[in-house]
Amino acid sequence: MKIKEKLYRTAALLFEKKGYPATSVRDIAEAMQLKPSSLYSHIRHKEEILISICDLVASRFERAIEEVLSQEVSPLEQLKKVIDFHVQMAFEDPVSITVFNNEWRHLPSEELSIFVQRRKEYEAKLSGILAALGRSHALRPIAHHFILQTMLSSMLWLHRSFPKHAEGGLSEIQQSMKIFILKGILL
Amino acid sequence: MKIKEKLYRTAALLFEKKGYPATSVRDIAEAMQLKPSSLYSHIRHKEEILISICDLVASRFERAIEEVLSQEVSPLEQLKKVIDFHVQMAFEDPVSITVFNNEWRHLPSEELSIFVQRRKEYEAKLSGILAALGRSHALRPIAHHFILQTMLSSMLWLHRSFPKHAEGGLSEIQQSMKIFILKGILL
DNA sequence: TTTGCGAACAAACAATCGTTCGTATGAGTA
DNA sequence: TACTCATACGAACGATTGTTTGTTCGCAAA
Repeated sequence: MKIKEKLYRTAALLFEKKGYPATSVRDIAEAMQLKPSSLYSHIRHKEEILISICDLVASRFERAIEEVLSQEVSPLEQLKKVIDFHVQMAFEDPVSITVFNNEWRHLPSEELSIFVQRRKEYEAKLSGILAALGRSHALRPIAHHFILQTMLSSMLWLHRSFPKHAEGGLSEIQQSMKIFILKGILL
Repeated sequence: MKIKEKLYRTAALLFEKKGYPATSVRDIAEAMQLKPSSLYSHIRHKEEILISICDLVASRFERAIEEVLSQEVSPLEQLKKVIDFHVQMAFEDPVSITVFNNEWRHLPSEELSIFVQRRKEYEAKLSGILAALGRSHALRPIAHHFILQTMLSSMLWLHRSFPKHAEGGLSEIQQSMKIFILKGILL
């Protein structure tokens, strides 16, 4: 049970550095001090590794937003919780998040379409929060889609260079991010 | 002279869709209705294509910020011009920008270090504008580096889905982006 | 001790990779 | 007409790709 997780973590590190297509099965094997053929005692295809990584990260995001939506607080509080969670994810597991964000297009076509669908649904739920905020006339008159994408995008740099600027700790970054985004979109 | 540009444009389209390592020379040749060996009448290596694309985009950004810095206007006005330019680039040539942003790490090591250096210098100049803004006490008390990265990152989604939301035209997006970023970072 | 099984291995597979070589074509110039 | 030169091509190269096969090792249960 332990070795499979080590395999995923090792592979994720390589995927992060060189990208999925440029990372060979032999690279992964070498990093684990194994011979290439030995990997196939634990996995069926190379693609399986990428699928697992993406699926795991996607599930975490889905669980998080589901929990936020289940809480009966104001849309503004919901949005704050979502931002906190995104920052926290980039803080706790930057490697997986990077792979998730950069390599998803290399999923095999069947899993790719499922993945795109799941992402759409996630964005739809986030969009629902923004819509509720808009109904209370708290939003600037900018297209919802613009706000959604810009908000998500503005947090995407974190996982690339987090450790360097985490001196202040997670909560400080969460605070800064909330200020930046909320001042940007709220009236 | 025309065919080389067509080659770069065709290759960039493939690099955008499948990524540089997953795009074979045979893919590029087929897309140009040529045989693989024929490409080598126009290029020396596959890497040369990526280098040219990245170099071209980098030069455009460098030229733009150089022009902004040469104008004697307030730091705030300079920052506005920079934002406008970034949006404009994503609007005019989303394909090249995507390749530039996603595939630079696959440059051969020598060109890679040059490229990283150029990017550092670009960010340093941008950071200079922010510092000037800070000296006039116009910035929120958030780390400059945080502001810089978040600002750049927030514009990075544009080139991925621009045409769909450009109904309002370039200037409307520029306007929205300026509002979002400036409200987010200014006091 | 015997049996069973997951884990690791060496060797090899067809397929695809980037690239080279020698050659053919065809348009423009002297 | 003869020559040049950029362009395109077929064929092939060694290297690397993901994966399969048959086998061996060591440990745990019976």
